[in-house]
Amino acid sequence: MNREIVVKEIAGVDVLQHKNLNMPVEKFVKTIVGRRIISVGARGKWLILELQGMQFLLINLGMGGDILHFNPGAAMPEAYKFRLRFNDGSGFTINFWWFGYIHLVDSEGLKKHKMVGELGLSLLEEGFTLEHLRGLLKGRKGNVKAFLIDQRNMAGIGNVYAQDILFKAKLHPNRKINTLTEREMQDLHASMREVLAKSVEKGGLAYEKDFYGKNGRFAGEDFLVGYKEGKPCPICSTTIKKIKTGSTSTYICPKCQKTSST
Amino acid sequence: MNREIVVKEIAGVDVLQHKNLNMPVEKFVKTIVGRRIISVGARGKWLILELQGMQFLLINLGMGGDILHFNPGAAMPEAYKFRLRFNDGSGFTINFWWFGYIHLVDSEGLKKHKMVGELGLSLLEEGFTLEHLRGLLKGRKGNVKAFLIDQRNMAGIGNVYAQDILFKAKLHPNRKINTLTEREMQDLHASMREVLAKSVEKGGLAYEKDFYGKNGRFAGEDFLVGYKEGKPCPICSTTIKKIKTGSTSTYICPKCQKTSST
DNA sequence: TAATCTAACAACGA
DNA sequence: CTCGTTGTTAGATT
Repeated sequence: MNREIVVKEIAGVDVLQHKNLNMPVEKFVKTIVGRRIISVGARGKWLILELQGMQFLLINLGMGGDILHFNPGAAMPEAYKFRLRFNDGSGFTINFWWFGYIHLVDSEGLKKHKMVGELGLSLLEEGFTLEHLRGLLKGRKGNVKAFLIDQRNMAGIGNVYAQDILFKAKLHPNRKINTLTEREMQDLHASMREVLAKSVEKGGLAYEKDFYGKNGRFAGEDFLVGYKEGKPCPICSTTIKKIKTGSTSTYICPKCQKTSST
Repeated sequence: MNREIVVKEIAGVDVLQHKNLNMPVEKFVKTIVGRRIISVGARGKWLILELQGMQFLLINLGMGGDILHFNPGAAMPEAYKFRLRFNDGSGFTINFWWFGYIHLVDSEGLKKHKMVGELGLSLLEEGFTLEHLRGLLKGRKGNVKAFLIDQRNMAGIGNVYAQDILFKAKLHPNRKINTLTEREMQDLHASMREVLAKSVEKGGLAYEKDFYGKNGRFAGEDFLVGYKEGKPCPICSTTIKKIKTGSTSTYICPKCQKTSST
């Protein structure tokens, strides 16, 4: 996206679902049109477009969706909830499988933003060292999985990635944080980065599309236990089970991932 | 207290438990000494002493305790965590059975105070009409009892009073708010005010002392079902049971107070 | 299947 | 007999 849309000037936007926005449609349109894109960045599951005049467009695809580029005169993607056109005729659409966020904020609003403002460090950033993770875990008492997918602790782990991160670290999702050994924290840290790096390397999940509509290649065969209910564990061949953990589900190997310590 | 301490000037304070305060002891002492008491008021379970220069002393006895007056030269109460002396030699002590708050704030701090600032209307105030209660209940879905004892909704109902309020209104503590009929809301409103008014009339609970050390007269024989486990219901003679409701206990008549609607 | 908010609820500690 | 904090859960959302 950086290559494709930076510097371009916004000519117009179409909002098909006003509830995606954090303000009335008119105000949104008035504020955004005429500004140029300064930079494109990401924090966890949020995409951040910096606009001229210290305005920021924050996008989160929620349960899933796509952001697709279109060239001047070329065919538009069929389905979308939001469309943005630049003054050269190119642009992009955003579609949500269910719901998502398209929020416009100034720099003050960015700091105070309920979700983006409270994000933890992204997993693959330099600063996300073992020491940093140790510091986050210190003094906590909840379940490991709830901790991992809470974006305020660290940004980037969703339910899909949590599956194999836990399996690789041999941790039960409901393992209590304050019972983790030093060795287990090391394994957890390594697993987190390995699983995410692998997905990035493969261009994301297979059901996700990139800016040009190309699907990722991180697919079912790359998962170790995630979504493999009834299949054998790749390590010990025990049958993989699906369990309820809080409001999400987790696929585990009941033998490799026990709740009790070590 | 209004009669006894208003206008007097604070000569000194002794803080025996610094955790009761919201600031370091020295700062507290320095701010408070030399000021006069302007007025004494109450909001729910909080006592509010207004001092000269827009300072406020907020006192909450927590699980219980007493505030006792002493005359110049007279014997002090034996046990206390806090003592305040006026320049005429009189004063008062505060004792907590377990834990309590003695917070000093300015008018800005009063508005922003975590507990006092968010208190709902006091039960016996003029404005606490049936319409007001109806408005508070509107759109809620939780249990009636949790609602009643949450001081942000209305100030003044503790676990003791909640017992008979619910019994008189024939409501089970876990009755869902959104299933209450108009009639039940009327009964609830009346019961709340009756139970509180009765206690005020009797000078408070029997295990509580007033400013002069005199105990209240609202005692066990005035309770209808509260703390009467195993005794017969005064209406239908069914045996009163003690049940767990959230983090508190409630004494109910299983026949008069059913969970289901009407 | 996926992500997040909110309200309600529970356990713990001061 | 009280309260804040933290964590957990169910329900809701487009």
